[in-house]
Amino acid sequence: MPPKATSNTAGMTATSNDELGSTAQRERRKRILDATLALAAKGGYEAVQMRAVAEKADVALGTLYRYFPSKVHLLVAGLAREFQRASDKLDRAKIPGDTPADRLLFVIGRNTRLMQRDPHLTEAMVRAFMFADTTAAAEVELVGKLMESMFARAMGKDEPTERDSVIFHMIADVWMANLVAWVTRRASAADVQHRLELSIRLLLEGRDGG
Amino acid sequence: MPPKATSNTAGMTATSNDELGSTAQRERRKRILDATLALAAKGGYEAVQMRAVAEKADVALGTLYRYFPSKVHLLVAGLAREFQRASDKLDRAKIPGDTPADRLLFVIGRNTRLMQRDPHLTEAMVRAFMFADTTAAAEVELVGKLMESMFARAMGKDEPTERDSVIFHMIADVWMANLVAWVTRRASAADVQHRLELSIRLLLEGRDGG
DNA sequence: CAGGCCTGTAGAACACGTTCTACTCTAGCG
DNA sequence: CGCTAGAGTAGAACGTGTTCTACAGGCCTG
Repeated sequence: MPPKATSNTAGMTATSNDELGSTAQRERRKRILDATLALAAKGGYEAVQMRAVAEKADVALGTLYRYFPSKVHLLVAGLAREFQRASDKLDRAKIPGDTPADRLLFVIGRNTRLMQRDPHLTEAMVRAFMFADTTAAAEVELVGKLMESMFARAMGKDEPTERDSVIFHMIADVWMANLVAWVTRRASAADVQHRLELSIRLLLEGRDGG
Repeated sequence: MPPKATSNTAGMTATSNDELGSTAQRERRKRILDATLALAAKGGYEAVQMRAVAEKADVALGTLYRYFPSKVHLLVAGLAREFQRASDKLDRAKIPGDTPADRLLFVIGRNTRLMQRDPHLTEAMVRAFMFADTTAAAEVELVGKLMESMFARAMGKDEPTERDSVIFHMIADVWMANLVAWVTRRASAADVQHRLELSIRLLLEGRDGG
């Protein structure tokens, strides 16, 4: 029974995403995620070994499992944190582009390039995301929500319609699928870029970009 | 070093897809895949245990690994066989629908419903497909090719252009992503249906279906 | 026919995710 | 202050994917 994640409708203080538990607990959680991402960045999914994470985060294995009930939860939570950071950074920057589609393309392109700079980390997080089972559905859903709100902000739609949501969802699907293909070397960075551009233009503007 | 799979350029006899090895070997391979899918249908991804597959297929564990180097290879090969069958069946039926998009929607919708009738099997195959790493890239690619050719046939495009291919790829991505969401209960069957319809119309016709 | 190679078998062994056990520490409460 | 519940720790134990070892049968070739 995970703590239902965010309900950030009213603008509370919102120091960060999760303000549960004592200071020591928040720090432990942070150390765990830091250790996870560090290991992932170095060796990808298989290098994120629970014993190694526990040791690096300086917690016992049992504690690690108290915080994150599985390796997949751990990595998806890491992905969520990374998206949260990217999203926060986005709020402080102006997004270039003449049309909503251009701006969305800019945001997705930038994040894609960012992720491609850290192939192992991306591999670990994306594969965990796709492999997640029902027990991690809430965490996966959270990541989806983060993507959607990032897209909405990029396009200047403060409150997307139902239809907008569906389209955002599809764009997120295409994005993730392309990252998976890139991570498994079935698609080059150029392929990814090309497909993202085409699909965003078709989905948002109903016309071809080139 | 797997046997490089297909190179079906010239139209040889082509009894089936893989004509490698002796009769006994082909039968062993079939027994293994049958056992895999049977176990998957009963209990999903986690029920496909290598020892159980070996026992059910009446081969030694080492033999199982000689045929399929990992659980993921095994399940993705199973998915490929299922798609191959669906594709073959498609060849013998006439596809209803007035427009190419309608026909594609029909084909994808039918296959989706077929897969949804066997939730455990679908869960096992789809999760393996998404989790596959670089070592299984060839098998994943094969599944992609099968989907693409199924789409092309549905739309009556005997030789799709480069652009067609990219769009097919995107549709396949959206399809698979929706199956993943359905499998993890993040999306209902109706959600899946709705999203597939909308995305296909937007991608193929550049307009909204409703 | 003998030798060697390939495939298959049986089963031990190993690696890593996950769970369990026994203990310690600490915060809060009587 | 002493006690208890909960959180953390160390480490054993377990399950399953994967690998390894030792052996048997069959087939080709000399």
